Amino acid sequence: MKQAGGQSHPDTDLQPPLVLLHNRSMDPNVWSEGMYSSSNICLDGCTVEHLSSFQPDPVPSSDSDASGVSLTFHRDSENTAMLPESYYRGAGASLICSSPLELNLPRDSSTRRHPSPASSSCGHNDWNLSSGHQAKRARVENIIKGMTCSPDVTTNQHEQTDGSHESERIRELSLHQEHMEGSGSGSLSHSQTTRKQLDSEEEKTWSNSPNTSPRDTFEDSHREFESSSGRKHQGWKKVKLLSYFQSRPERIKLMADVLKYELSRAVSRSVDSVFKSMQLLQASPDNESVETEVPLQSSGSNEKKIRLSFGGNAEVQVPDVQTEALSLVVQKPRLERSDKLILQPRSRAHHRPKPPASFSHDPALCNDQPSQKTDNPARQHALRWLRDGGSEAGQAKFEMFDAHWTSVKVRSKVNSRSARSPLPRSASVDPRLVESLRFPHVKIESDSLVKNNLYMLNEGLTTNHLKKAKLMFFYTRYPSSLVLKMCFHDVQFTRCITSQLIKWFSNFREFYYIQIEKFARHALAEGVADVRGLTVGRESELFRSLNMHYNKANDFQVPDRFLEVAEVTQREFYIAISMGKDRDPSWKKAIYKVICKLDSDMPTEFKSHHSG
DNA sequence: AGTTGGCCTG
DNA sequence: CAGGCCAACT
Repeated sequence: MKQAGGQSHPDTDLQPPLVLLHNRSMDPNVWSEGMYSSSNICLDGCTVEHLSSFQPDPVPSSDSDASGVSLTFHRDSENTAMLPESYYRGAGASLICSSPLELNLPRDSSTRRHPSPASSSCGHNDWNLSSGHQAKRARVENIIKGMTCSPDVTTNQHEQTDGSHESERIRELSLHQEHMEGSGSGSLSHSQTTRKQLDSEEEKTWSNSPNTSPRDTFEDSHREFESSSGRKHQGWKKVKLLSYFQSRPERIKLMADVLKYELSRAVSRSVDSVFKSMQLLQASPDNESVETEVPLQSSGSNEKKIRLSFGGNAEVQVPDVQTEALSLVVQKPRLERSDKLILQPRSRAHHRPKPPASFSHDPALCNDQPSQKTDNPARQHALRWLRDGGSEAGQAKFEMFDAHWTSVKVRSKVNSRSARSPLPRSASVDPRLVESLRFPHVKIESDSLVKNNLYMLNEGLTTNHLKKAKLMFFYTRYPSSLVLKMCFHDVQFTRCITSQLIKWFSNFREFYYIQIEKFARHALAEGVADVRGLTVGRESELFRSLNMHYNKANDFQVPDRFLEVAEVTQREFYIAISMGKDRDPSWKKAIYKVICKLDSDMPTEFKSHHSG
């Protein structure tokens, strides 16, 4: 028997939450469903026999004397048992109940409680860190910001509300947390410097004759490769390589096929992008042919442009995109140079016409990864070959490949790519391909090899995405798909990616609940008789355990709100276990219903699009 | 049929 | 953390 199942949010089958709040300064006969900005909240007139928990929420100090606490009660017929007063008191709300019998609380003044500092310090205070935390905060922000690559996408933090879940509705009722001060503008000095370097390199490398034959340019490429990278990789001797290719034409063909395909795909993407730009620009509908310069990222800091002719006279500059795919063929292990260039594509965005939004949503059009910036003779050859017209037959052939490519189910696994280049871009080269090039005696079927390479396309989430997801867990245990898409805007969302992110949070929850259940049982075993003894502070063992899992580097200031949620969770488990509810196979479901309501809004830092 | 949450397992 | 499986839901 399962604990719980179903697609719905854990609270979807819950009755509408009962939110009855009263501001004592107001007419006691006036009740409202919603929030009041009062630090003294009376609970009166509500049928508390259905109450199982409450949610104290801080109220942003939009006005100076608003220091209220909101209470969210929900009905839960399974939890009609009397809960200890301390359970409610412990979370720090001011609570006066006029139904002492139902709530099992005395009605005298002793039941009046005042908000605890902890409960009123969550949310908007989370980011107001002391100066001692600024360094940590900066590092965490770097983690978050470093994963963004779409500077032109604007995000409204309120877009996340889908209204489909009750918890969402409750969050809407809650006053918005005051978020961190406006995001700082990133420094452009690095990007400017990088741009200068690139511009100079660009001039240098774009000087090859356009009339060179593919074969010649291919060998030229090898010479360039040798001159640029051979310093550290003498093992790949040019003579040996060339003689190898000359002796094994079928391998040349194989390599050429790979190159052609990748080029076809890359150019196809560029063309699509340009056409999208043209559609947006619509500057002049005449049919004059224009040349569009498509800068191609290649050869380390080098950059080249492909001139494409289109109808119309708009000139569109397309962000660096395509040629990284060529690095599939020969990946140079020398990566240190590229480290300086990791931020380059995004940096250059500051100096270029802003691409259409469609660009920025395409992960393939975002920043490069180091290995894709290496000097690659095959790539350079291919670029020249393509620039010079290429092979139409090959184009047709690889259009076929492209069709196949798009049908390939993209595997999405956590990729350990650079933190600053989180975007999945291209397949990794099949080691067998490299080996086949280096050791020609190894026979490999070219078709299967190429096909296999297609399947190795590894568009997915990076370890930094995982880190970010874990930090997000401090705010929301049950993120909606919309929130995920907003917070991982640099990821091209597919069903697979979405499922993976959902799976991550499922795993996070699993660990979370297991840990808390363990500590709750431990407290029971140790004879803790009162839930008041179950607090979760930053020094508590439970928090250390959770923090170690979600914030291993301990460089993120965990919001107080998370501690409160953990405390509530632990008390829910404690109470449920102490009441023997764990005999019911689905006893945790009721707890999940409670906890899913305690999600907070995601800070804007997790959703913002930083380009610095 | 597709999606999602939870449980179990490796 | 991911895969498999199942249940619950649309």
